[in-house]
Amino acid sequence: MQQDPPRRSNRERSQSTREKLIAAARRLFIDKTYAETGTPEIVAAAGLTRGALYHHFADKQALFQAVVEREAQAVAAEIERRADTLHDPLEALIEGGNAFLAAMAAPGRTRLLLLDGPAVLGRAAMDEIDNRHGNRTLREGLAAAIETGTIRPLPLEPLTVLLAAVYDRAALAQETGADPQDYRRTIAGMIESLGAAAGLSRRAPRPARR
Amino acid sequence: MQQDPPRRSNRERSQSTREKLIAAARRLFIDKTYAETGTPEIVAAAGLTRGALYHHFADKQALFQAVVEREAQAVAAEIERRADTLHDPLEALIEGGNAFLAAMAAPGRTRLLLLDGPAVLGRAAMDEIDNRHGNRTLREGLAAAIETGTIRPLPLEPLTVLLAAVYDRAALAQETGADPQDYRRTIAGMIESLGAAAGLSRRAPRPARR
DNA sequence: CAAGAAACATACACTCTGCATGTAATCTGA
DNA sequence: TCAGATTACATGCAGAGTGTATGTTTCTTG
Repeated sequence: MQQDPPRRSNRERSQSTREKLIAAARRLFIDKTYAETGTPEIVAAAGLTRGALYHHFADKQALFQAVVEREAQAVAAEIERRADTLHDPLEALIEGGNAFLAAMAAPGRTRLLLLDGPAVLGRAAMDEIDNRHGNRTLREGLAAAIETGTIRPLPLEPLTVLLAAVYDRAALAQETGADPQDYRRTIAGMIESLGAAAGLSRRAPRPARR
Repeated sequence: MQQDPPRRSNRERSQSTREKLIAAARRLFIDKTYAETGTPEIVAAAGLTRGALYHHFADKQALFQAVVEREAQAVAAEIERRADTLHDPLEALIEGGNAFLAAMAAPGRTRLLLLDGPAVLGRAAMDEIDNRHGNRTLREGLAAAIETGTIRPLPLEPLTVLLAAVYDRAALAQETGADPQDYRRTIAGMIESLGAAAGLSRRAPRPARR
């Protein structure tokens, strides 16, 4: 009547408990806030003790960082899944943005990546995470669009950061019940304006696509 | 050798201690973080006790909200001080934006208004504060620019929110050592693009001003 | 000036975090 | 294969912080 422990390797054990901790923490960090979630609650939900937590993570913040890192990676993966079949650079920008907004609609992602993340880990740490996962495709897309003269030539780094901020804000807005289409159209208008203005400093504006 | 208490009215007393609490809290919330600052530390810096704090404020968060509210008001005041002498709507937008960035350069403001504020009080509460103090001038400026055909007609509310996000992000960037001129020029380029694109859907683009 | 209220101080109960210590499971090498 | 070392985890403890209940002083009011 006593099932003995299934003799797992140490690597398996660690991997498994880390997984449980991250999963339990993620759910709680999403349901409540980072500040409102205590480590006793997390380990209880994971079926472990605080000893396990502090063995695998330096502190509560390190666990949070692991959760955030995963979430950023997941968002980036969802975007790149749709970003393959892309032709026109301007259309690629718009479509990539829509994919981002769709990915950020998953419950709790805005809280993790846009609210608690910057506050707890700091803007610098979030920038580092974003540059490692997300923003790269955006930056490359903008670079391509500038190269081909599709949009107005502006400093790449600021443009990337600022446009990312626009999308972040739209992700937050669409969570508070604002009309998503309204925001998507507005962003599209802003980007298309950058395209139309390219004609002023380079050549004639491209004809409308449809 | 004993100077007796100067017989102040109750309103004066309350006003005074509230002031002390907010000032002390502000400094600490700026030097460290909201989470890292304890109420014992705050009241010690203010020369009071925790009893006074919890008499005037519901909890630590309410004190923080008071600090944030003041800061938002201060930023709005600094902007409107420069926003009086404005003629051309597009120039008004650019100049107002520069005034915002200058105001946000005051140490700690980004942390209060852009990092801890949203995380602690929530996006909805920050929106409410922003709409009461800041964003109003931006929204009105954009409305005027759209009315006169200076910039492309886009949904006002989303455009206001997204442009505010752009400025917020620029304020954060200029704090991490990024070249401020680089960001200002990029934002100016984005807004001017909205202006140039206005000609596509309305009438001929306005001539350059200088 | 006495009764009440407001402003503040003190004391307490509770919770959380991080670490130190203890124990069981796994790994290593002779 | 087995004893020692190492890793994975549990338990216990000290410090600190939050919110509230209660006590004390100062002001207000009829």
